[in-house]
Amino acid sequence: MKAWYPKNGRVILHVDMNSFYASVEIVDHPELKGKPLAIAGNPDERKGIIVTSSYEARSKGVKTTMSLWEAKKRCPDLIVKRPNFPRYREVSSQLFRILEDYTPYVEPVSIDEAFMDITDSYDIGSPIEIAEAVQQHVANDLQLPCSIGIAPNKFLAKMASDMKKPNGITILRKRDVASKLWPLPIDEMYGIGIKTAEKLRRYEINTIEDLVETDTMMLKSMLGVNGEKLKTRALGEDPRPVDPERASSFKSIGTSKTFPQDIADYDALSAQLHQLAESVTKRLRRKSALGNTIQLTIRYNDRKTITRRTKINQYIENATDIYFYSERLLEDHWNGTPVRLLGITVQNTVKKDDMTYQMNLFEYMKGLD
DNA sequence: TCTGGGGTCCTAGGACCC
DNA sequence: TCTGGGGTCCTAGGACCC
Repeated sequence: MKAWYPKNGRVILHVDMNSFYASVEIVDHPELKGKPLAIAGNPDERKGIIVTSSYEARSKGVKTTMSLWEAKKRCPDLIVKRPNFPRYREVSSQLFRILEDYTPYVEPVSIDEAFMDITDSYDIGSPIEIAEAVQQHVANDLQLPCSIGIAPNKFLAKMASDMKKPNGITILRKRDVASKLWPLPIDEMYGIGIKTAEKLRRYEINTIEDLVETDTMMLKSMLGVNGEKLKTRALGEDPRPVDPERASSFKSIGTSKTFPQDIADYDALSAQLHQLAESVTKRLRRKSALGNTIQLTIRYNDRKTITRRTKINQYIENATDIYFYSERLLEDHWNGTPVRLLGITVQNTVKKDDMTYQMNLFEYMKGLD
């Protein structure tokens, strides 16, 4: 055993691409380099929001989720591009293939980040050497920057990769948590969003250190079991394994659309539902999956959002069936006021290959009908 | 004339069964 | 006159993340 090898611990890397979509666009269009660039989801300036932006744009106050018109107000020379998801997915799979050169235990978390368990990769090098090699490899092959966190578990690795951007490598050992993690404001902790941060601040819990010092029972009464989990993580504990299978075992597939103008006419809504059903079917087919629960999402013009779902006694994938069940939900639950967004999600999905184990042939054929 | 789209996980209540 | 407790399934919605 080498000197650096932890006696009874794991070594986890979290690899996080820096402003991924914007970085890919700059590789594909080098003339954009050094310019304030933003990727915005919706071409409609009124409803579009910033998905990602280059560091030049960020320095002028452009932030993710900011509306497009506000971003342009802050940065008038902002260059805005629509996202090119097929291209990003392609680069993403190239990235994951690179990571698999270093360990088979690669768990993609999203299109641009992954965990790697390199506990058993010690023959390649020390953790820091592996992280440097990965970063170099990604830079050479893809011309893209990434930040990497090195830690004994997923939570600490994730927090670590956030500490130095772009192109950072950060080691976060358990013995470093008091000095490196605890001083951070509570809302920078992974797993704490706006709502939980607000709740905690009402009790004068403002930093991760404050969280650690709060009585566990008290946290449980405020946040339920999540309170205990957050405290455990803040103390530097997270037993979750790196699971390479996780990403491929999806549980739902959905599509939604925010309309340029709110729709208050039933037939127009129904027509939109047809399109959504077609689009969900396409995506189910691409993944050769079926599902037995249909969920309809309706967002009204005051942004109030309701979801209604129905479980059916067979697995379906085709647009006619999906439309049938979602239209019924619309008919039963739409309150008649203008609609801002409609969405259809197929849940409880299974792969077609797995289906044959779970159903007899008759049921299977019925499901494909 | 603010706030997209794609997901995951968790909770809570009611129905139902034993 | 009164009414336990555990377990599972289903639905709705909240919170969070990228």
